[in-house]
Amino acid sequence: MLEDRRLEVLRAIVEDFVLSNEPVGSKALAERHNLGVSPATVRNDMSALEEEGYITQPHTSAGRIPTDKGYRLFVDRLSGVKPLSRAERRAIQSFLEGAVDLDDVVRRSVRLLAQLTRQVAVVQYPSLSSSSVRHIEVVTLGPRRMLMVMITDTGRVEQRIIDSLTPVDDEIAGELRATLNCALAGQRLADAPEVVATLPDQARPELRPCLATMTGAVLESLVERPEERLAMAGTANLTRASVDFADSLRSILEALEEQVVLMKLIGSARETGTVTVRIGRETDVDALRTTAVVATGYGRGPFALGGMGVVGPMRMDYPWTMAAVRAVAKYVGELLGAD
Amino acid sequence: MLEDRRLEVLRAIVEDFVLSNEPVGSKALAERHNLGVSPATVRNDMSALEEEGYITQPHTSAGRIPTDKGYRLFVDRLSGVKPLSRAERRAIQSFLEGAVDLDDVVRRSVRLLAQLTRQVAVVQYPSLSSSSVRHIEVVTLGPRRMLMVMITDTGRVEQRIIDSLTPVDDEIAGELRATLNCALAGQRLADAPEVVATLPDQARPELRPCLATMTGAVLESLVERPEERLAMAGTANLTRASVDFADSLRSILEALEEQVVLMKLIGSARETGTVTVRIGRETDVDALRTTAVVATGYGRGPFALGGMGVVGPMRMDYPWTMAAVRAVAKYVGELLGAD
DNA sequence: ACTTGGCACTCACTGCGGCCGAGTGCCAGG
DNA sequence: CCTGGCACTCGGCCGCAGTGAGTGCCAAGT
Repeated sequence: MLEDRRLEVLRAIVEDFVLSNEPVGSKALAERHNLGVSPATVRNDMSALEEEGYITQPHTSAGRIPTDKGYRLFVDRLSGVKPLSRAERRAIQSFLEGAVDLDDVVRRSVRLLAQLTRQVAVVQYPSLSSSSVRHIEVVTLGPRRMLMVMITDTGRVEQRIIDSLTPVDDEIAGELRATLNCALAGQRLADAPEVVATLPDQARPELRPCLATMTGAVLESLVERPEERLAMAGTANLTRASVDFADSLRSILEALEEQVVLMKLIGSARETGTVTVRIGRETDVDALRTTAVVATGYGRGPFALGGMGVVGPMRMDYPWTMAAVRAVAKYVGELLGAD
Repeated sequence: MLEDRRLEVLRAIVEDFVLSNEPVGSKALAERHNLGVSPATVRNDMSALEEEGYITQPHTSAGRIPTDKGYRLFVDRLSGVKPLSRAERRAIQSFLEGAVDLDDVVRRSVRLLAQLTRQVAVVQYPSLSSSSVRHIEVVTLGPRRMLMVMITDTGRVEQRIIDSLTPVDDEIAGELRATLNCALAGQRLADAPEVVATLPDQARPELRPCLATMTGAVLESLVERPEERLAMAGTANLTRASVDFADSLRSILEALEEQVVLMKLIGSARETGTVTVRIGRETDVDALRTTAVVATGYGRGPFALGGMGVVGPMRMDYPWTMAAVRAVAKYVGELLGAD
């Protein structure tokens, strides 16, 4: 009962602060939210909340603002996920459905997410290792040179030119193609290494060296690729977030240009299957200590194709942002999964 | 003589202002640069320069700052191109030469340019239309479905899946491949439309519908592609440029996310063969009216592969920036042209 | 015809003092 | 445990005067 009201006060503080970006005081709180108690009571609760580290005051005789810990409690226990309106869902769908290829899908989603949430949006390209092979093509380019093209079920196309030690002709290329397709079609790329490893041994002896080169190329170029690509949009939105950001803006932008950092941040949300929120120092990136990251994976089921999310100020409408990220991820997942 | 000194004064103002970012007064000018005249004389010159619109004062009783027109005169007549030091050239080379593929080259150059100039750097991917065809591959994916892969001499690979109206087999694919290669190999893509247009008529009748589909796809996907890709880096550098930027920062970032705008800006410099500078309103982009764009084309000779450049505050070290852009463009051009 | 030193003037910037008011903490009474 | 009252704090907002860099103009010098 007492605990309940305190949490209610915290929620009210977070909600008001997100709206106004100004420290919120006891009087305004008691008025705007019908808490049924007087400002004095609210003050006592606030005192307790501050004691526990959920809120703080920028200076004496100012209102309170939530701390990292306060936001954390808020997203964990005090906020649901605001459902999007029908119109919004429709807008997402119509914005995405005009996409013509994978690149287009990614670019559209990242822009959509940025516009929707008015934050910086980040979308990973579907990672190869969680895609499946749809088709592998092998063609000869010259007497000792071949081109391998791999098409995944997400529409991504990877190609690689391979120099063979032994001469190759169209017949051999066809045989390689058949072998590889037979072994790999439908397989997830993450599983490719094992499948592929045994291939040379099973093949006709005269094909072996060539096949070994080929499988080596497959592994090297498609599996062992630590840095995947990602798209970003809406950096202009960073300037929206109040002035105190101005100082750190530089370092935030710098951090966002570090692909590796972002990949880790977004990627870590990929596996969880839900929308995850990292607040302030939880990001483990010093430059982002004043920001929050809302991210999730997209793509069918347990094997997410990639991650997407937004980076914004801690002072953020979490329920809405989480809903938006989840919705976009869902549609993108369907779009890429269905195809 | 008199004219000469006035120009000298303008140069001094630009140089000092670029360094200090503060309105420069007559006294400091006469001292720091050995103009051999008294502050009073300098004042008269400044008065004249202001009359002619080359400089202006932010408020009465403050020093002068250059106008768009002043910067323009400066780059046109008063500044050479600062040669880079040996060490800097070496640094550029070593930074770029580790690149493994086209994507890597572009990403490395854009980062390099951003770090070097401490501005926002932009690099266009080599445009297809100014590349040449190295090889075209046609393979069947199904009874009515083919994959066309085109490799250009800049290492770019474009692929496209084509649904044929008539059944196709490997034999037909081979024939298509031979026809297309024969017609297009070595051709510049910009010339492709004409070359390709006559192909169906010359072919065997039963091949025609199929070939028509194929050539249609070639044209549609590879030539009529208004928006090419580009890479950007160093947006964090925008925050470096003084505080007055802060207000416009938002709109600048927004403008930079508009691919179309940027392509036009960078692309227009592509053809000229030299480094071009657009100052303030010359950019024709309202949001960029407080910035300057230094850009050039890269790639062999008259047919530039693409453009690259930097966007920064008007208050910029033009000689140095122009030198850096030119140097990076030269190395990238060699790197891609040689291959 | 330029250049120069002198001189009055302008005006952004800074620091100071005082007022205001939102907000707090504490306490005594319900 | 809640509430109204009360004294206190302190950041933000004037208004004010002083300062100094910089200008424009003019009369005198070369």
